[in-house]
Amino acid sequence: MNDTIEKKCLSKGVKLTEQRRIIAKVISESKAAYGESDHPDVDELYSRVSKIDSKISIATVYRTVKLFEEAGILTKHDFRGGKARYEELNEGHHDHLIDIKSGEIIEFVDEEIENLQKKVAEKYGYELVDHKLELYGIKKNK
Amino acid sequence: MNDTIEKKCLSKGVKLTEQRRIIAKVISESKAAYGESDHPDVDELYSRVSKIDSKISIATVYRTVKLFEEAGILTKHDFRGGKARYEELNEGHHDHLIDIKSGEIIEFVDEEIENLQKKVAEKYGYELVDHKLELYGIKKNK
DNA sequence: GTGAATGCAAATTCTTTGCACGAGC
DNA sequence: GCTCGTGCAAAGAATTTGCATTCAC
Repeated sequence: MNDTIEKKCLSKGVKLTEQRRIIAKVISESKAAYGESDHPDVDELYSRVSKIDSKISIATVYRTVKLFEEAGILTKHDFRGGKARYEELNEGHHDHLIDIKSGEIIEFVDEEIENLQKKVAEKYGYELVDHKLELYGIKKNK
Repeated sequence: MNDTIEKKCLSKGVKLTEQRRIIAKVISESKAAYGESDHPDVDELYSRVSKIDSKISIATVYRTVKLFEEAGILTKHDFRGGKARYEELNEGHHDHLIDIKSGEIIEFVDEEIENLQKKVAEKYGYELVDHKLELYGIKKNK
């Protein structure tokens, strides 16, 4: 169901270059290779990309990531810690539960919360177009 | 019920200086003077503070804001837009609904959402210690 | 070919820091 | 006098940008 990033680019008129293809590949493989809690920042993407083609510059990674974000291919997260982190955007929206000790990130969906958010927005006369929910927690020792 | 920032400093052992007093004053007056949607960034605080005492440096504003944050007097928000924005922390916790066109910020509380968040965290074996919820919406024309 | 994409380095923006001076106890 | 806070300017980190070159179509 989820198209590859390459396909998404085609359908959105985003030109593909060799660099962009490599960056796309790295992003697509992110969770498969590094686990579900992988939400790399630009530095991290740059270093993964560099292993494939060391000539790609970090400026290109920044530009590509921004381009993909604008095309709706990626989402940017501003979790605590200063750097923007990215994740491929697929039709399944989800929120994040972040372990404040280990940094581990768990993705979850809760329909009920989603609906309540819509209701809150409506209550104030708004149409909800987006939202951000991050839970910060500590693992219970049992 | 809400102590002044000065009182909070005293009770938390934060030393008060003339500069900190002025910064505290500006923060306390923030919503009264600029409306509920006022969540100033450091630049904005600096410029308000400068009007009272033009000798205060922006470094002091940064240091004070961080100090107050660590003392639990302020919260820092990383809304979209890159700069950290601050708000006095009073016992009433709330989340934010942000108008993506005007930038206006509406504060709200929804107990039901809060409870569901706790439940979600627990479902994954976590104790919820903090969260961030931001809704982004467009005003309905009616 | 032509306009867009890239690499590089320099520039920006936000934030932090080193250091000497100054204020408060 | 000692400690800590402040101002200033310089340093850092993250991100963007100008420009000449290269690439995709």
